Amino acid sequence: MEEDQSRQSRGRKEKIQIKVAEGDGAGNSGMQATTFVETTGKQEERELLRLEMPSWTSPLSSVKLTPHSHKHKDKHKDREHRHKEHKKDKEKDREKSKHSNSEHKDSEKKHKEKEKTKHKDGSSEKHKDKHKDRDKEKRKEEKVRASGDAKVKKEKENGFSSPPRIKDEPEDDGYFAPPKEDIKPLKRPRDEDDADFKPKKIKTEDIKKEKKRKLEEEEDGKLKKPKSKDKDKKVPEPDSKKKKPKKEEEQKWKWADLLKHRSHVYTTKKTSPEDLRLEFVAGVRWEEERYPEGIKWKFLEHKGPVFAPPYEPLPESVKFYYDGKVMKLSPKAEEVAMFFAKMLDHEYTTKEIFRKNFFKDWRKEMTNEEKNIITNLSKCDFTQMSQYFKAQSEARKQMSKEEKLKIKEENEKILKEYGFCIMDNHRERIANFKIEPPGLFRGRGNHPKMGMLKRRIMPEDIIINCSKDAKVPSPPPGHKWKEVRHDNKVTWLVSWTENIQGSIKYIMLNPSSRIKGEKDWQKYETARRLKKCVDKIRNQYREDWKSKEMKVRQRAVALYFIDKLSLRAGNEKEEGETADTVGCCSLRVEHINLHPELDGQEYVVEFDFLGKDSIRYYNKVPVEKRVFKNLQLFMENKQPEDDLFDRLNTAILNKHLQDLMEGLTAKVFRTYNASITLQQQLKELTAPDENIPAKILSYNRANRAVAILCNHQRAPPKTFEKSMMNLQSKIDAKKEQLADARRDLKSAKADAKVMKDTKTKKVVESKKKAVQRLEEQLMKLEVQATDREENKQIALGTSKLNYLDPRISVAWCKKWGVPIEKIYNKTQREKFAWAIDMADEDYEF
DNA sequence: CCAGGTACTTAGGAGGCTACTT
DNA sequence: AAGTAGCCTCCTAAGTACCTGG
Repeated sequence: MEEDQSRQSRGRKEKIQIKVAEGDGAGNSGMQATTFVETTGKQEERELLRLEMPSWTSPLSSVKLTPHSHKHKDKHKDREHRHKEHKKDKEKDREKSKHSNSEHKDSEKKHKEKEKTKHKDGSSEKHKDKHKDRDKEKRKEEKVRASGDAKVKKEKENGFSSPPRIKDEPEDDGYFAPPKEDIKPLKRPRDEDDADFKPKKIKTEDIKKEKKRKLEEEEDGKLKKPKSKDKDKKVPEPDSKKKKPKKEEEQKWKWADLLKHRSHVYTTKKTSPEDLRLEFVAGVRWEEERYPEGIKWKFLEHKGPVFAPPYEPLPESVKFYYDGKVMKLSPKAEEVAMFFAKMLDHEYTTKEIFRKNFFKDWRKEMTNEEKNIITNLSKCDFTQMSQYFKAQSEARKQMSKEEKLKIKEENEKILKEYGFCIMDNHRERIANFKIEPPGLFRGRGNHPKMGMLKRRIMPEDIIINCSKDAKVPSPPPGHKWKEVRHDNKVTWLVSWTENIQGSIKYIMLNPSSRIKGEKDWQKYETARRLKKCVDKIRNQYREDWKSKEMKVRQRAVALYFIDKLSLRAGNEKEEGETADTVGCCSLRVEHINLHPELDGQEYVVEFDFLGKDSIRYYNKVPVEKRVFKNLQLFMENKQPEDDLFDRLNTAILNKHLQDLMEGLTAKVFRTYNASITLQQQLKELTAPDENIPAKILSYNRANRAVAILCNHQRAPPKTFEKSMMNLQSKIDAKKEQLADARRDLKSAKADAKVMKDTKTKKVVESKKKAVQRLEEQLMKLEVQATDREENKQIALGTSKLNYLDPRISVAWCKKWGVPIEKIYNKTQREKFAWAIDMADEDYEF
């Protein structure tokens, strides 16, 4: 790894000098050249090979395993290290490149000077504006600082390791593009089926509204406050919930109808009079709810948020010591001290920035007297507080069943009361009705604000949003809301401004709600529309690589990355406010490395950067020659910390995309590529005659291909190795059993041959069955083992929840007779109710 | 065009819960 | 009955996108 990195850095410096031979015209099939054409079992392995990424080894080897209670801490630490290691390497790089400076301040200055001179002469016009430059300098400073305290700890990048079973596979380029359908066109005769769908508010909301609105109002009058008992009386409610008291909540919405009507597709397929009526009502209502421009609802009523429980002061017996002496803290100071004490086990309470931020904010909560005494965090002894906290959580675990049940019931009561709202005649679940409790902020990755005090939110901070004709929730006694507004152009019920970043937080509805589900559906419909014009768009950007305009070229190359690699858009971020992470448009020169030739492939771009949540993206990608040349051009005369696409940002890119297709933005490519990959992989991997567990494995593999594409990672479970071993021994045991059973069967058969009576025959039969059963069990275990092994460091959930058109999965389940519960758990089924309701087995994305 | 602000989606981790094992 | 593994839910941070007003 180390070696690799330094090679990179050397390589980088040389490469920057290379002049681009303009318009060589050799551009060719490109995409095709790098994507999968053959689709055999092998391919799955190649797919996985990408996991190889760099040759990381398991963090297990270096992190001491502590059972149970330390599990999470370690996990966390692991990410820390992933991050740190990454940074560190970069630092090393940079230092090398400027004759290594050990004094931070020094190097900082030099850096600045360098920057200045650079901008005065030469390429100045290439660089954006002062603002940006300023940012860069700041960034540099920060990095230099960071390099200072980067611990010299040998740890693996990302904590990822490659699955052993594919180690012997020939070294791939590590590149994984989603299988593009221009290579292997999907038979898609049904392209037309949702042709009418219009994604944009303007389009969806301007029809028939007047007439319908009148109707709605009538209904509204009756239904205004359909509180529980009231509710069931309303016959025309298309809401079937409550009517059938099944174990799972009956699907609340006639999704299929709703969405059908949303896209102006009317069917006449009606089964029973009941259905007919419902559909009619649904039709009216849904049309009706096609509110004018930007209107999200008509009626909204809720009970307001649930506030965090107040702080309970510590018992007298729990002492805090400063400089060895007992000290009684004021309640406010004590509360904040307790936040710190609770985190004592975490590595980051040892971090400079964390401690600094914490201490500064803590002092703000102290009385003057306390402030005078407590001047040094290192002299604070929180151990008793920490122990008290641990004892408490231990006690909580040890509670009797009754006590636990009581708590559960109380929670349910709160949920019942505050967890739901009424939006347009429906009782909808709220996602996060509890206000975030105070605590110490811990951003992800290397966050400059870690340790800051996240203050307690009071009713006076809260903005309530509801409809004018709704009952306004009452604030807690003795308090009032900051504001009550009636804005039906937004979906949130409650908002407040958080004090760390100054951003606004919202309380919104659960994914199962109409408002979220519909949006979700729209998202996939947009992606499906992209499918129809993606070829055109690809041709377009390939043309643009040749443009005379720098901006256009950059846009085209960035778009190529977004399309091919499903990178995120990469909005600009405010410097020093968040961890230094990037997406496509915000890539910097230091994040890529160009290899004219690498491992037998031409024009390889090596990506290495921290993306969202400071998750590392590392990938080596062969690109088309023209892209490569363009990149060289973009990097000319730039410093590592300069923007790669200095003429581009997400606004420009999205503006362009908007022109190419209505509703198209950068993130649609991620959705599109994810879903199309799933569909394709499912087609390839599903073997018709396999049993259900094997099918599920195939599904998971397809899902995994997507997760890899989207770079959805997780820290390998700390108990992974162990649980794997356990599973293996189970398999071994099963094998033995099976062998025994087979032997029994054999002898039974022999007996039967001799005896020829029914009794022995019966014995043979039962033995046969036993063997069969064991075979199945063994099979199941083996499948489980494979699945788990392959899944070690990949998080499937994120793509499943956010990127994969659920209708693909639903269709697949229907087609192969796999129960939907095997693919989606309860929450997921709720979220995807719309898809379950509307997709049939031949749904095509 | 840009900066600041707002709304909404996407993200990984922590901790709880449950089912299973011993 | 206690221990444990893995799944699930909750939590909230961190993105994207778009709007507005200068």
